[in-house]
Amino acid sequence: MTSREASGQRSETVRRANLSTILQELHLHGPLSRSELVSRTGLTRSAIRGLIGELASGGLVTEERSASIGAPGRPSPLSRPRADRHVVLALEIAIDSLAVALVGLGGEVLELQRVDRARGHLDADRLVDDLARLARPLLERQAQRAAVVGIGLSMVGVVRASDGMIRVAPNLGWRDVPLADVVARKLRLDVPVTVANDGDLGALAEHRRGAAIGVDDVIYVAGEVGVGGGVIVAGRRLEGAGGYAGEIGHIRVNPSGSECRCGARGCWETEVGERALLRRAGQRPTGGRAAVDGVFRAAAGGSPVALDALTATGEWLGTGLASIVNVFNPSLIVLGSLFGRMHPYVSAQVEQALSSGAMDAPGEMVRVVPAALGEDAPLLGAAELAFEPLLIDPAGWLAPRPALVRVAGA
Amino acid sequence: MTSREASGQRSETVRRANLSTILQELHLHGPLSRSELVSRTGLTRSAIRGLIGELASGGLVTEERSASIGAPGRPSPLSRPRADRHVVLALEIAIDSLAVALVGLGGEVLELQRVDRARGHLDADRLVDDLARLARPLLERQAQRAAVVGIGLSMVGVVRASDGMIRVAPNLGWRDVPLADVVARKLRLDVPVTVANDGDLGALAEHRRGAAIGVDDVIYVAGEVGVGGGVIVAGRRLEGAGGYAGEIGHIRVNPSGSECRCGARGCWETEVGERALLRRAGQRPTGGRAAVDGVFRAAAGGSPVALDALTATGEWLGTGLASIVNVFNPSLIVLGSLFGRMHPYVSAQVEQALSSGAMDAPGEMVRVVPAALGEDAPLLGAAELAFEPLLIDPAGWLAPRPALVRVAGA
DNA sequence: CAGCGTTTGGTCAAGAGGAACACAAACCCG
DNA sequence: CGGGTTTGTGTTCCTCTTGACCAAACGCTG
Repeated sequence: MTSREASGQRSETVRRANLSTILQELHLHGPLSRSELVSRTGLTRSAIRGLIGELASGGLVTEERSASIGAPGRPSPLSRPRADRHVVLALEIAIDSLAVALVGLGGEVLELQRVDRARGHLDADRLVDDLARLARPLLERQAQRAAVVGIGLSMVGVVRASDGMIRVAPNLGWRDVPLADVVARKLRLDVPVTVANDGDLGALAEHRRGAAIGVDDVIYVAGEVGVGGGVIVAGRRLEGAGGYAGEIGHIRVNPSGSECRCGARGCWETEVGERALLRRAGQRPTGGRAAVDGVFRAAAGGSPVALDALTATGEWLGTGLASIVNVFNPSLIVLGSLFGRMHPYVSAQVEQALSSGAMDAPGEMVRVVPAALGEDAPLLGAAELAFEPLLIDPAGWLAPRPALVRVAGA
Repeated sequence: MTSREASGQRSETVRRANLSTILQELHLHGPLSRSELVSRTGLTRSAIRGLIGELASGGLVTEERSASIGAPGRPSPLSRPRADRHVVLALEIAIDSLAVALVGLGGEVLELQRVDRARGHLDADRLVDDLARLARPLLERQAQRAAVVGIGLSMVGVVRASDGMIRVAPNLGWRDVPLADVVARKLRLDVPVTVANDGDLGALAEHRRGAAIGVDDVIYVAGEVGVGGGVIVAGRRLEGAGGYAGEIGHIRVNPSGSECRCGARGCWETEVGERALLRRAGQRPTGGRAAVDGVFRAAAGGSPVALDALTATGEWLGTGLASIVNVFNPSLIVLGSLFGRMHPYVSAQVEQALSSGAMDAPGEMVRVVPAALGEDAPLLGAAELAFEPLLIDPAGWLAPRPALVRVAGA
């Protein structure tokens, strides 16, 4: 029961909902036979037939002879989402890199390009120009045959969901930058531009395509300098009232801790972020990715300082996770980016901190795993975000209804 | 988009969904005219007519002549949920009291009784016997004409949602008590028994009937000795994988803090709970409700010790809330029970801590208000919980379909 | 107080969409 | 090669909502 949109089901909505259900199944689970769709959706064969037919004639799916061997009975044709006709442009502004990708319906990554960028403050116009330069050739190669249905952008920063305004991005020195508008202006594709936080999108991607497939209550924790995250609640992204939810790097775990870039004192980020790790390892906190890799190499080589630094960081990681477990009662915690790489060294500390710091009931049922998608998770999440309108209402992207000609009087 | 239950819309579901929508509107917003329902649901007058008619003939709503004066046009009849035909039994095991209530459809509290109980450990069988003794006369008075559709129970403790098992209840010394089963066995009503945590139910009640009506992203914080809470995300209760979500009293805010009853160190509860307040006020921490009232009286009388204790507690309250705001980005925080009474004394500290401790973007958009329902909030939430099945599928409670007799061949 | 405009209810035919059923097709297996 | 099984195809039926038309009930106005 929800209080929002207590809207009635009109007869026209039914078909939309069913088209959406089927397209989502295909987009998420890949090619499925018609009979699999029947059992997954609970609809009848007749209904599936009609709906698949509509999706096929609209260019969203193809049907092909099934290659199923060994199954008795008449083979069921395989429905496959068409990655070549409807694509999204996914963009990412990360701390060390920029990335663009074209992703087809069904999640197939058609092209992906990532370039390093130096850390530091940079103008939004310049960054988006760089992204546009990267995206242009991809679009030109694909745009002949495929329709771009949307642009999704993953951003390291606090993003207002309603209009894609970057409220603050400490890594870039931004405050109140209307990033979605900038992208729309520079890319001139005349499709919706949706911007979201990289942590939220990483969570979305891991939930759809990564380590958290099929799990409905998930916490994703990632970060380099800043610690971000995303939360999946009952299978849905936790957005909050303004889209700012999921800033789990800024729970306050240590009132006597150091000042955080957000202005508060003792945020979790100050204890588990890249700088904390480097500081504990005796490195310059601003050493960046190269220095962090050095710590991992040293730890792999048995360096006590590096190992101690990782252990201490792991303990703080577990402490914060314990709070999060008590609040959300997730069944899965996915550790991404820095924490994913850290996982082999700190899993014992994390488990220990969870069992001592979280309450028994929620603590017993949570698993902690490293992310499956690596550094591309936010980019893939941006693609998923951009596909959302198409998946929610495929009818809008179908060719005009094929006017079922009937013989008059028949 | 959700991953769970990607189930197709069957033509029979439509009517169920629409009946549910209308009944929910009536249950939540009270009597509505048919034309108001038209505009709220987006359904047509014809559809509303049919649906209301079905609900009326099933005894769930009544239609009466509208008393609307001054409106032009034909008056629209008022549909009113019938509180006298379908009721739920709400039960509450609180730290200082037991309560029972009969609540009718639409949320009307028909009868409510609360009795004090001494704090301390007590057997589940004994407590439920007490509840049953309280409930018996209420049931006997109402049961002649009304059908009891469910039993909801609010419990101070960690509750497994699936089966109403109390995993732990420090106030009562319980571990793994199958409370729902005990209630079902003792009350013998042969209706579903649903048990949930008092904080979660307080949140539900404030969202439906209290300070958070119409707000979709809400944090409810309440507690006496233990600090609990409940979260409303996008208009829905946050449950988590096992139903344990919302234990916000056990976020860890102070690694050098004192040991919490949950076994961890430095939980928020140890800094903002009743015992912390009493300790700071120079009282015996186990003084209970009477001692707390004493502190409030002293503060009202200007006692510096009491005021300082409240100020310090308020600062910790705000610190924890800042973390929660960063994680959830709610638009409203509702302070219940102890914190509701504390609110006048600590609102300045809370605001201060929120503006310094929470990030700007989510911090700007959150309001903090005291609860509207007082100590009965969890009890009323239990009633709402028990109504849930009826509201989700009213068809099950309607009289058997009136078998639309058609003249054969017509 | 009668007439008018307005709003809403009542009724019924039409349309849309899924369900149910019977039949045909395509595969496996012996 | 024939039986069994599974699934697609096509038709009919049923349910539910819509839309249109008319009637009813109210306020307003002269």
